[in-house]
Amino acid sequence: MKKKILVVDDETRMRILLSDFLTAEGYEVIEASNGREAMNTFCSMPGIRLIILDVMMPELNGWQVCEEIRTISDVPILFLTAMSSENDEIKSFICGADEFIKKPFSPSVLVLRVNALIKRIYGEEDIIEKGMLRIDRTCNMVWETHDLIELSQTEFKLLMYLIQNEHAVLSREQILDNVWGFQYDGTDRTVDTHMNRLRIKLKKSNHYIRTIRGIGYMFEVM
Amino acid sequence: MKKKILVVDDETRMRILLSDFLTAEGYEVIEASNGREAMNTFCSMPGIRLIILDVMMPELNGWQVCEEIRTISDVPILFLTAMSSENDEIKSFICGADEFIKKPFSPSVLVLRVNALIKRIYGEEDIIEKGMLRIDRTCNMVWETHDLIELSQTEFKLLMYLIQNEHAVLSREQILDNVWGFQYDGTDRTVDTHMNRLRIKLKKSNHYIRTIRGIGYMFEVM
DNA sequence: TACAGCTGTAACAATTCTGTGACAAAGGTA
DNA sequence: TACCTTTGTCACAGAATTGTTACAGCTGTA
Repeated sequence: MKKKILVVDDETRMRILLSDFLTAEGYEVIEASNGREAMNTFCSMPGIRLIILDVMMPELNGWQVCEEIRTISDVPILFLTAMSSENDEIKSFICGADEFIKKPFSPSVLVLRVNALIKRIYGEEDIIEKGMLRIDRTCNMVWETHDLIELSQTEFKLLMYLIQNEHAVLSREQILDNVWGFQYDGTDRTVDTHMNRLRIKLKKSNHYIRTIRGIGYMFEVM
Repeated sequence: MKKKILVVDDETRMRILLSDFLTAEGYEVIEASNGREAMNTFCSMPGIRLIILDVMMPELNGWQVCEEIRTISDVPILFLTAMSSENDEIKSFICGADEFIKKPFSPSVLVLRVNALIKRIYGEEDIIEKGMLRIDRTCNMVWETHDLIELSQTEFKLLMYLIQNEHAVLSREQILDNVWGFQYDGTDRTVDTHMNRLRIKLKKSNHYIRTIRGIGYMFEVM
């Protein structure tokens, strides 16, 4: 699924410019022409990954919108401003901005910084591909070469932990701590049972999960 | 009804390329190989929603066509040009262009920009089609392959929210906030009940609404 | 008033998930 | 081989989640 970016600017031309470049880069752009509209859109549309916010706007200005957003969300915010005083920059960071770009700016540089920011904040991609497996972290779904595999929450978390530690041998204790949590105090044979269930569901790719006798398990695509 | 796009270029290869990509995207493409033909076609065929115009053409060039079109219509115009000087870009905007793409370009990027331009100019569709569902937002009516489905207000709003967030997993809390409003403070099981009512009414298409156990619901046409 | 449709809630049913124990199978060693 | 350790597999009971239904309150209308 495309990552959504909310662009907030009262100038139509600026919204169009940003929208074009970001859309071409593969983002889904949602536009708002003022602070009030931005707040409404942000609250009603889930999954917005980044807000690009003009400082100078009528009614609510950028800083005010930023403060209001910060009361409900930690979504990354990138400020766009025509002014360039150092105070403004400091003010932006104080009220919770993650980036700050001065107008005029080069659109391609802005795209680069947007990409970098999103990668920095969200880290991994939403879609992970390993061998014949495709995993969508946003909706807990896994496909094995086009076939949807339905995993329970525990199985999904277990698979994610294995994949994130590919090539590493993981003890049952490590797995329990990270998938079940430190407070868990059951048998470590529970891990074996779930590993078995996972292997059954990963029909063709179950050999990715290897047993390391005497130690634990390891995920490896070969 | 499909949206008509007039593609004007003297190179046959280019017309075919554009026509293929835009047709695949669901547009109806009308071709013209020079400025004069473009003017004639535009005047004789009503309902053209966008013109893609090559700048370098024999007889009437793109800018001249654009100026002539602008005397009779505000239809959005997208320029395509092999040249890349900043002056040309400025000249294009002055004579009334809405977009400007330099050759060579990626056809899929062009399609994205065409979609964005049309959406921006004409706004959202009143009629939404998803799989076997047809939804008219102006009168809150829904059809499932010719059969009218009578939904209550809540059910309609719920369906719209699901469709507007297709492919996204929505938690019960998100759904309550957006369909019922933030001030609502009942059980989140209300969502389940309404989801059930919706599924009963969407007889043949109720599998579009998927339960994501432990998380919430997701709308997806497959 | 009577009535019909819509809504939210609670209760119960159905389904799915989870951890555990028991036993089978496999691996390793003397 | 015999023996012990480790892992795989399965069944089951209880927990958690979701589906479904009934019902009471509410609204607007005839």
